[in-house]
Amino acid sequence: MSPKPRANDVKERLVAAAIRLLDEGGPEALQARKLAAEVGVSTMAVYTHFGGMAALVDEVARTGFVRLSAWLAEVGETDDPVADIFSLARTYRQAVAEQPQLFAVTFGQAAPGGKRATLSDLTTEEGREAAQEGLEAFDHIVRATERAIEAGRFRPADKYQAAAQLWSALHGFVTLEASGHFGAAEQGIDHILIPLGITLAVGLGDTVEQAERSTEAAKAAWRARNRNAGQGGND
Amino acid sequence: MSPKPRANDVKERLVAAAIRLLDEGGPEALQARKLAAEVGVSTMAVYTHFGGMAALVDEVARTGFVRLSAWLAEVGETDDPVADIFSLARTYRQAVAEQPQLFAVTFGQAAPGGKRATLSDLTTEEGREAAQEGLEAFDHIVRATERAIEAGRFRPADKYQAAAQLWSALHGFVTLEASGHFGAAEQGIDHILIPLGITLAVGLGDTVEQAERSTEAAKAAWRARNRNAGQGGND
DNA sequence: AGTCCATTTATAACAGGGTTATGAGATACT
DNA sequence: AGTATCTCATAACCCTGTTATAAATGGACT
Repeated sequence: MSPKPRANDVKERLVAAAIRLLDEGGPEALQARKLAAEVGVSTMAVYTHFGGMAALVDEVARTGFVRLSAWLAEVGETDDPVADIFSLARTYRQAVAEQPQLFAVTFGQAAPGGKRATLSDLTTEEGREAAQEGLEAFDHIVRATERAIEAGRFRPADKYQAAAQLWSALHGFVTLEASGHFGAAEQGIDHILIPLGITLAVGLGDTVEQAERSTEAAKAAWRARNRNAGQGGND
Repeated sequence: MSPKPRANDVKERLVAAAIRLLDEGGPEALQARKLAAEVGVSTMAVYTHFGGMAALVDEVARTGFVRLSAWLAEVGETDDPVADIFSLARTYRQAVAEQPQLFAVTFGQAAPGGKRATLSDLTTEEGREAAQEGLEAFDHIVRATERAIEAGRFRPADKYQAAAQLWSALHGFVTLEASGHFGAAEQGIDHILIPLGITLAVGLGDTVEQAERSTEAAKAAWRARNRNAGQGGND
C-alpha cells in the first residue's frame, strides 16, 4: 500500500529476500547481485544498509534465532513439564526441518563471517547476563526444566546444567537428522528422538512410566495443534 | 627422499595443504590459488586431480571422518563398556576441539559442495550395508553400546537406536561447544558432558553409582593415556 | 633407442562473485 | 528555499573458481 517504499524498508526486504533465496537455492543463492535484483535495487543497498554481505548473513542468522524463539514461545505450559519439554523438542526439530537452509546459517554452519551468537558461559552464574538473541530459545528449555525439577519429575539439580544436557541432545539429533542421517522424518522421531527424550527424562529422575505417558501427552498436543493450525504436516 | 614427486603425490599433498590452511586460516583459506602456491604447483593441479574445489573439499571432509575413526579406534576396550563409551565421547570431543575447522567441514558445516556422507537409514536393517566412510566412527559407539547391553549395564534394547541416542547427545554437545557455547573446555566437560553421559547411562538402565564409577574410570584412563602419549592436553 | 600416447602441468584468459568510487536523487531540517 | 545527510544507481575494481591451450613429462610398445 506504499508506492514509495519507506527509508529502511529496503533493509527488511533484503533480509526477507535473503531468507527466501536461501530456502529455495541454498547458500549459493545468497549473492549480492541476486538479492538486489530480487528486491529491485542495486547491490549498493547491501552496503548502505549492512556494510557487506557478511553482516547481512549475520542478520539472517539472527533472524533464525528470533523465529526459533517465537516458535518455541508458542508452545504453552501445561501441568506436565516433561510433556512440555517433548513439545519444545518437537517444535525445535520442526522449525529446522521446515527451513533447513536458514537454520544451517543460524547455527553457524554456513556463515562465512564466522561471528556467531555465542552463549558463552551459560551454565555459570556470571556470563548469563550477557543474554544474546540466541539465549531466548535456550531459556524456554531452561524454564520447562525448572518446572520439571520443581514438580519432582527430575531430581534436584542445576536447571541450567540439566537444560544444557537436553539442549545438547536435541540439537545433536536435529543436526544429524538435517544432515541426512536417521532417514525419513517419522522414522527418526519415533526411533531416536522420542526414545532419546525418555532416556534423558529417566536419567534426570523421571520414571519410565511417567516419561512414556508424557510422550503420549506431547504427541496428542502436537496433533491437536497441527489440526487447529491446519498445517499440512510434512513430518 | 624423493626429489621427483610421484604421480598422484600431488593429490595427497593438496589435501594435506588444504587441511593445514584450513586449520590455520579457516574456511576462507581454502582457495585454489593459495593451495597451489602452498604445494608449489599451478591451480590446474586442483582440476586434474579433483575436478574442482568442491571435490577437493569433499576429500577434506572425508579425511576428517577417517581421522575421527582412527582416533576412536585407538580407544581400546576394557571390561567396563560404559567407561569405554565415556572414553569414546572424550576422544570424539578432543578430536573436534583440536581441529575445529577440519571437522566443521567434515560435519558439513562449511562445505559449499553440499554433498556430505549421509548415513541414511542407520537404525534400520536395510540401508546399513551402504556403509560409508563416516559409519566407521559410529560403529565404535555401536559396539561399545552392544557390550553395555550384554553386560547388563543397559537394558535390553536395539543397539543401533541406543547408540544413535548417545551419538546425538555427544554430537550436539561437541557442536555447541565448538560454536562457543558452554565456555572454557574443562567447564563444558565437567558441567555438561559428563553429567550428560551419566544421565544417558542411567536412562538406558545403568545405576547412578555404576555410571559415576565409570566416569572416574574413564577419567583415569584418559589421564594415563595423555601421560603416555605426552600430549600437552589443551583440555 | 625411438616413437607414440596419455597424463600432468603452466600460462593466460574468462566468468562470476564482493566491493568501492563517484555522482545523482531524495529526504529532512533550518 | 537552501543545505546537509542519507540512499541508491552506475561503473569500475579486485579476487577467486574455472577453462582453453599448448608444452612437458613419463610410460608402453616396436
